[in-house]
This record gives sequence, C-alpha cells and structure tokens, in this order.
Amino acid sequence: MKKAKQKRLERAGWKVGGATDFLELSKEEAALVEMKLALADSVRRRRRARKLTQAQLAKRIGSSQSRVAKIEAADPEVSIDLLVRTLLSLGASRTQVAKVIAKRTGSKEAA
Amino acid sequence: MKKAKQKRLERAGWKVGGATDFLELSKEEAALVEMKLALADSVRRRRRARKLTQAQLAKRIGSSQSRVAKIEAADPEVSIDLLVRTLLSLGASRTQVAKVIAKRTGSKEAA
DNA sequence: CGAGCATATATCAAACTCGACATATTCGCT
DNA sequence: AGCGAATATGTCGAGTTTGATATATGCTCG
Repeated sequence: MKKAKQKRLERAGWKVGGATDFLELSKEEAALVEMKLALADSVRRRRRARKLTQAQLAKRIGSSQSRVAKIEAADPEVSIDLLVRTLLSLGASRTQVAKVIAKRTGSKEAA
Repeated sequence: MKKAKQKRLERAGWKVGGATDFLELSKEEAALVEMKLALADSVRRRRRARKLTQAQLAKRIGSSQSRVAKIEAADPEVSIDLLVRTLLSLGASRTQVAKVIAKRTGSKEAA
C-alpha cells in the first residue's frame, strides 16, 4: 500500500523519467515523507510521555486505536493534517510542531 | 464552507459546550488555522517572487488555477498536505517550511 | 500455559479533498 | 471607459482518507 506516492505522481501527470522534473519531485516527496516520519515519531514520544495508551489517545482525538497505530507507523494513508492535529492534541504548540518538522528523522545519509 | 471544522467536531462526538474539552479543542483548531494561513501566505509570496501566475504554478504542481487560488486563500477545504507540497514545489526546503509554520501570521493579540 | 492488556494489520462505508471546469470579480493598461 | 489577463468563487465526479470494527500478534504477570 505504499504506492500511494507513485499513484499520486501519475495522477498528477508527471512523467516519471523526465530527468529534471523527476529529480525535483523526488526531493519534494522525500521531504514530505521525512516530515511525516518526524511527526509520527513525535506523536509516539509524546503519547508515551503522558502515559497514554493508543486507545486513550484515540478517544481524546475522536478516533480509534487502529488509526493511532497507523499514525505512529507513519502509514502512507495517514495525512499530514491528521499527524499535526494529533500532535496538537497532545499539547504541542505551533512552535514545537515546527521544530519537529525541521528535525532530521534518522541521520545516516552523507551524500 | 468554513463549517468543516464544526462538522468535524460534531462527527468526532465533541459536545460543543463542554468547557474544558471545548477550550482545548479551540486552541488546537486555532493553531491549525494559523499554520494554514502562514503557509498560504508563504505560497503567495514565493509565487510572486518567481513571477509566476497562479495558472503557471498550477501547471507546475499538476493542478488547476482555481485550486491555487484556494490554496493562497487558505480555503478550509485545502489540506495542509497540499499547502506543504505546493510550498516545496516552489523550492522551499524542509527547514524553511518549518520556519513558516512557526511564524506568526498577524501580530495583534496580546492576551 | 492462559488471561489480560497494548499494539499491529485488514476491511469497509461514509466523509472528505482533489483537479477540472464554468463563471464572476478585480486589476493593470491604453 | 473598455479590454484582456489574473485571480476569486461555486460546483461536481473521482479518488483518497477516516473512524469503526474485527482480528492477529506480542507482552507481562501469575
């Protein structure tokens, strides 16, 4: 199910193969995915810091346990909107959300 | 159409009126809206700096002029995903997006 | 081992967002 | 004022995201 990306590209009419455009888009997508990962990670940390179970958090944000699991797994079908909304529900401020978005998820690549 | 918010609340089962919960939620929603406004504003600035029309930008991101207009108007039906993706398409880095999100939109309130 | 609880994965109908198009409205220019 | 380009607003079908539900896996403690 992680082909949502590819599908989106195709639907958007990008010819995967056109060098410049493709590279550009890759960068965007990569940035987007990294942002999601960072947000997901932050949600998990905050939830645990508050000693909440996924089910409890789900109730707080008007959702279900299964979705919280997907949120924390940064499942491709989870939107940034939901990630951010969840983080805000956990008491994060706008500034803190910004910091999370700027933060590097892993830290391995050099090139 | 700006009742999407209200609808979401209702669907989520929030009784608008419950003091604590209501205030909490308001803060979240306010933060979300402010983030959207900041992002929308940044999109417009960047587009203009590049001397692009909405139609041209639309083409670049595989969308239509009307949607770009909605993006810049921070229309409630525009998701954060789209705002961020558009900003990235305009050459913004992840760090820059973060800065935009942290930035205050207006600057009037004191309390 | 077995029970109880937390988390992960799958499915589905309903709600939502998207791009496209048609149609205003506003802006810049002569 | 009159024209044309740019931008705003409304609607719609198609495709995506969501919350609920069911089920599976994993974990701890007796």
